[in-house]
Amino acid sequence: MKSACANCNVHELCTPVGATEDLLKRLEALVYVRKRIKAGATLYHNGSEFHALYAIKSGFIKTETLHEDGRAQITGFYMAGEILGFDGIASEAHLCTAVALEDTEVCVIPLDRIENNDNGLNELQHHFYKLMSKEIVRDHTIMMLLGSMHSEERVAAFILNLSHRSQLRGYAADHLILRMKREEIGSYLGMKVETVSRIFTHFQEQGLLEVHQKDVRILDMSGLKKLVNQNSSKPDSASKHQ
Amino acid sequence: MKSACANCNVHELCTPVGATEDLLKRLEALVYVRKRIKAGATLYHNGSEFHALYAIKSGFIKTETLHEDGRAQITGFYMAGEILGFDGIASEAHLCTAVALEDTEVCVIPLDRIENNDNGLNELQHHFYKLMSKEIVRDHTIMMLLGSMHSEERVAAFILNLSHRSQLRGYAADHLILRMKREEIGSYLGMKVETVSRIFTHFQEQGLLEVHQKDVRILDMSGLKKLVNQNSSKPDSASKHQ
DNA sequence: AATGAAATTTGATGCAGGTCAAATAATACA
DNA sequence: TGTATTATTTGACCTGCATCAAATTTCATT
Repeated sequence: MKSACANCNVHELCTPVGATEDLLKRLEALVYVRKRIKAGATLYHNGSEFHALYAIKSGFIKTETLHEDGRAQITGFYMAGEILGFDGIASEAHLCTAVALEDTEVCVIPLDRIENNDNGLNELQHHFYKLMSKEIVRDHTIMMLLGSMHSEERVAAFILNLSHRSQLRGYAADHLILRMKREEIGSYLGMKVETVSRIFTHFQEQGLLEVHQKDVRILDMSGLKKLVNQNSSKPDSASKHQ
Repeated sequence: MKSACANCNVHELCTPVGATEDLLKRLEALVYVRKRIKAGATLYHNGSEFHALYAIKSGFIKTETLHEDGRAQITGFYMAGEILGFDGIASEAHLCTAVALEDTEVCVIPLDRIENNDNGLNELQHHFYKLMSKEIVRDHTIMMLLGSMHSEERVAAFILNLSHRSQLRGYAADHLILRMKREEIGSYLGMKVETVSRIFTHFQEQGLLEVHQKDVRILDMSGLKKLVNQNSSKPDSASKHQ
């Protein structure tokens, strides 16, 4: 109950721009419910009623959308310090399923309380606009990735993204523990497991990564970055013929 | 100046859930600036400072993100009645470029005025949360499309989506005027112009569409829908082996 | 530690869709 | 009204990644 947002690691929520002592105190009053999700369990289901947003205190969650015919697409991976559930606001029902990939603890954020600004949480509202905007930007990045990059570039971008995010959380930038399996990486990046696997192998041969199952060490950060930015263009892409 | 939101066709903005006469009046007080963008001109640029959201009164706009190396990805097409610009909130700068594909008129919506709820626009705030959420959902749909559908399915889904949206605006569901060129469709759907062209031809041969340049008539709606939902699965996709 | 199931890797092969090239519209402009 | 420019279509060919299959490795359960 006494959660003290002030020293919580959930950056996106509890370390907003100019989070004053005061703001954090009022925030605590709103966000006091926690929830634990065991590895493999779901936080919310596709179609289930929207109640709240969730800030991950610890753990790791994937969200996936289902297509009528059974096809699934992973739309996001969320790590400690990130907030998920925004997709549910529009229709008051979640349009994807959130599954914990390891034991996870979340803070429950009832959106209506944030919106109901009798409580002087005006700044917080703007903060939530920003969070949603950020999610939109992230999705556009994935669209770019899926729409106009080769598999190797996608995987490189994926690794760099995870590295960046865990660095933000105070972890080493060059060491990752992948919480998802190869198949899930594939779903997220729009390619088959076999391709993901081959690319990891290839990156190892090139000395870009050192991979031991889920343990990945980045040996050549700039090499990976070069891979992502080099235009060996794929589909469309108004790649200016300089 | 006197725009009368009450009889404006911008559904997303001016016909919110329980838009009372009163609410609309207050809305008008906030949204009074209009802007005209000539075909081919840009509404905002990648990197330009974020000032406002834009509701399209008439016309058509594409948004595209740029990758360092020059590759571009179209992230959205917006028609009359839709709102764009949400991507700019997070970093206070737009992360994509919005280009009018025909002469377009937009209403300028300064977000800070919406947020500043001294003006009793509380309901409106929730409405904006919903709009952003909807954009997120839409992006997830595109991710699904890019990540796990074949080209023909993508094009079919694209046509159906346009049809649906123009129907919402009171136009016939089976007749479309494409405002974008084939290459732009390709960019959006992650495929090359040639492929888009071939698919249009193929759909015509199958009697699904009748295409005369930008004029598209849908001859077999259910045929198109079947195409989208039939799982001839592509990459990943936990397509249950029943 | 042994057994079975799930995940990952590796190899061989095929095809959807990309690439290159050239023909044909459509559109813009003088 | 003709000419240049840009967009679209069509064909021939090739490649990146999917598919299929089978070997390994890892993980869970007893």
